[in-house]
Amino acid sequence: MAKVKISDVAREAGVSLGTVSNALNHPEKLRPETLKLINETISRLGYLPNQSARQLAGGATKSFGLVLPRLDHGFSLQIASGAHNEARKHGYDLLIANADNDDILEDHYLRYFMGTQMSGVMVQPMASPDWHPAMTKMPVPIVHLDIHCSEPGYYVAADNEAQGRIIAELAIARGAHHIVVVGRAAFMQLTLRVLGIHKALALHPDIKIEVIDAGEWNTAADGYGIGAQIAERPADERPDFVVGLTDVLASGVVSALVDKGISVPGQVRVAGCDGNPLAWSGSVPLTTVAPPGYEIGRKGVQLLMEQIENKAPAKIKHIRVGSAVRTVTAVAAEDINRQELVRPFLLERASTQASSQTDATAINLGAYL
Amino acid sequence: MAKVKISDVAREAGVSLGTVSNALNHPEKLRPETLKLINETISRLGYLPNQSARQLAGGATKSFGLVLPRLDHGFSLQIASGAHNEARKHGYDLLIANADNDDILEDHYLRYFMGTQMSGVMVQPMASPDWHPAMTKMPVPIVHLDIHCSEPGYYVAADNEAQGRIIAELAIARGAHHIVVVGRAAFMQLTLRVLGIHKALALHPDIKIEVIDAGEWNTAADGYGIGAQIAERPADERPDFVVGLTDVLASGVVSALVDKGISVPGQVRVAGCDGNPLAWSGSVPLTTVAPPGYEIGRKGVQLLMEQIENKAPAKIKHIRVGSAVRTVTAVAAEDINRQELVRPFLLERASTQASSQTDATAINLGAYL
DNA sequence: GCTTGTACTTGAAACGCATCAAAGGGGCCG
DNA sequence: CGGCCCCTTTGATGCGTTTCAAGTACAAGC
Repeated sequence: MAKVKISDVAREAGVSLGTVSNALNHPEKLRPETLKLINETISRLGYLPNQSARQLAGGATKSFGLVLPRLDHGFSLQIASGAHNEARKHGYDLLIANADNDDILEDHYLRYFMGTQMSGVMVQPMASPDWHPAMTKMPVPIVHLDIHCSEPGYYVAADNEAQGRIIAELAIARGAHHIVVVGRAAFMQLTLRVLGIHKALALHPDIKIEVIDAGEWNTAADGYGIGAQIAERPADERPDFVVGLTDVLASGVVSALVDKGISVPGQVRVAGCDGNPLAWSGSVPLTTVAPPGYEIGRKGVQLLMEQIENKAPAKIKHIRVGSAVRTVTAVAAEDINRQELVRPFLLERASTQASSQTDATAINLGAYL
Repeated sequence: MAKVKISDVAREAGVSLGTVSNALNHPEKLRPETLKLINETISRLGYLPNQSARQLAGGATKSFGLVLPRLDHGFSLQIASGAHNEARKHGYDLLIANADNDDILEDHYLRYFMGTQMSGVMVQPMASPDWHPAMTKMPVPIVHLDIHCSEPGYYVAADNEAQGRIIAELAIARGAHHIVVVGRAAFMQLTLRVLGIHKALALHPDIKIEVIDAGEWNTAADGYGIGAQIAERPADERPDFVVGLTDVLASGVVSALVDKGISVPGQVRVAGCDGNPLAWSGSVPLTTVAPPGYEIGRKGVQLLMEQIENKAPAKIKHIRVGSAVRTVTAVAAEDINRQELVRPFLLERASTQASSQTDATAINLGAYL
């Protein structure tokens, strides 16, 4: 099992070491018959180039690293899918690491990728990346996804404030008088959603708004608890519109309301954020504001490419992409899955319309349902 | 943006190059104050070890590569999840590459990982790995997942033949008289399922069996087409049990039957294979035979570890794990998702009972539903 | 004061490859 | 036949580490 190296191939083929190297990296420089001879020797000997050595000798390879917080979240997968396709389009490899919701691990993989002579690295960070000052003076281009970071950093993110605004406007359009926002704004993203809601409602002082903390983890159970509490209120104190800061929360709320005999959306409308089809387990159709993960992954790679090709800081350092309003049923959720995950280009086509370097817009994907 | 290297740290800290290296790799060899000094210098300078160089100089690093055909398939994610947890348990990193259903890309990433001085590589191959003879004499341990390969190779796979047997026995237990198997046996896995069905039914010559090809890609649409055809048959030529070789096919069949006014499971029972919750879009509860992806990923890493630690071919080279029979509804599918993907240890606990070095068993996860 | 031992530290060698200046070979022209 | 140029091949050099034999400093024991 002794590894065969380039010098073995050279000796065996009766050429020099540099020629074999050329056969691998600059085949056009070789005479066809030499190339053929070398290639045959390579496959006869089962030679595999040592990537570490070639990276060491030759500088960065054409590959990107992507650190995700989890793999089982549809949104992260959309990011991965978009990043993958865009990377391949430019001839780059994409390697993915699963940080498993663990700060330490996230940092670990990030450093790993940095040190592997990757051409660029992307993260969908769990916390704000500002905690680590070294991040900003990294030796390789790095782009943050789905999160806003301080000035020197690059990011591609959905405009969470706009999401809040969109959902508030939705509530207004549906004639809401009393809105309850459910969830703990544990992350920046959620805080911004709340902010967006407040800003949009500032113009409508007649609409009553309440924000209810849902417990540390924003679980479906937390949502259920609050839903139950809402259900038990006298009818005139009950909201007519509930916003879950995440779809998981919203789904909990819906379950509770339905269980307590309150009609959704008859008596109370419920909307969520995330566009997370897996959260919708009931048969009640629900509305969600969905950030375009595929597009975020794609733009992330584009940002990387720009830095690489121009050898200079890109002109555009921050990209905010719009979100889509969707009405989702349990059945339609499957369709979304197929369209976004199995055939992501469908989403791509739709959401590029909503992409913008400056601000977010809402588009309607209703045609898909 | 000039990268700071180990010699810079050494110079800056006033120690030698080897000492800095020791600080990184064998901290116990250093005097505490030296270690502290070096660590401070490292973070002051923002030094990041060059992974390529350390791999080159030091041999394999503690990391595994995993090549998956797609990321958006729940089963692959279960594999990734199981592999990740097991790898971390041993202190190894796991890097994932998405082959995007592309042979060439699969091969590409495989070679990439091989050449990166990974400690081991796993693949969930699209085709039988026998096509590439070089595979068998690879310089690093390699384990195939979810597929059987010829003698010299290592693999962990669900026993697909057993899956067929299980589903046939299910049909028998439900009193089936006429079974239709839907799908093109394009892959080894599917072929084995059909084989298992036939073997189980060999003991029941009174049961009529039909195998219907579903078109090249085994899509839901293919399933729908066949379902429609079945629906239009006169009642006495209609099967009372349909097996989809994949869940996607089965779901297509169900849609067609329901659309044509045939009751499922009243007039026709339908079962699938894969345990793929995303395929179940309807509200009709359906039965599927589910291979334990999480367990497969886990065992794959264990097989790798065994080869690494013993520095010799592992005693056990093939592991077949059992599958579970589940009854799935659209709502329950969500629960499965949560349990298997978000909290995979639940599945782990359940399926280890079914794991065996020798043959497959069926276990019932009904308690989860 | 000398020896022996212990606890750290040093720096040269090697890891496998890409690069590139230089050498080699062959054809063409004068 | 000599000179020139172009196409192809060569091999020494260095990439940033780890490793390890050799070195240093210091303490304890005699």
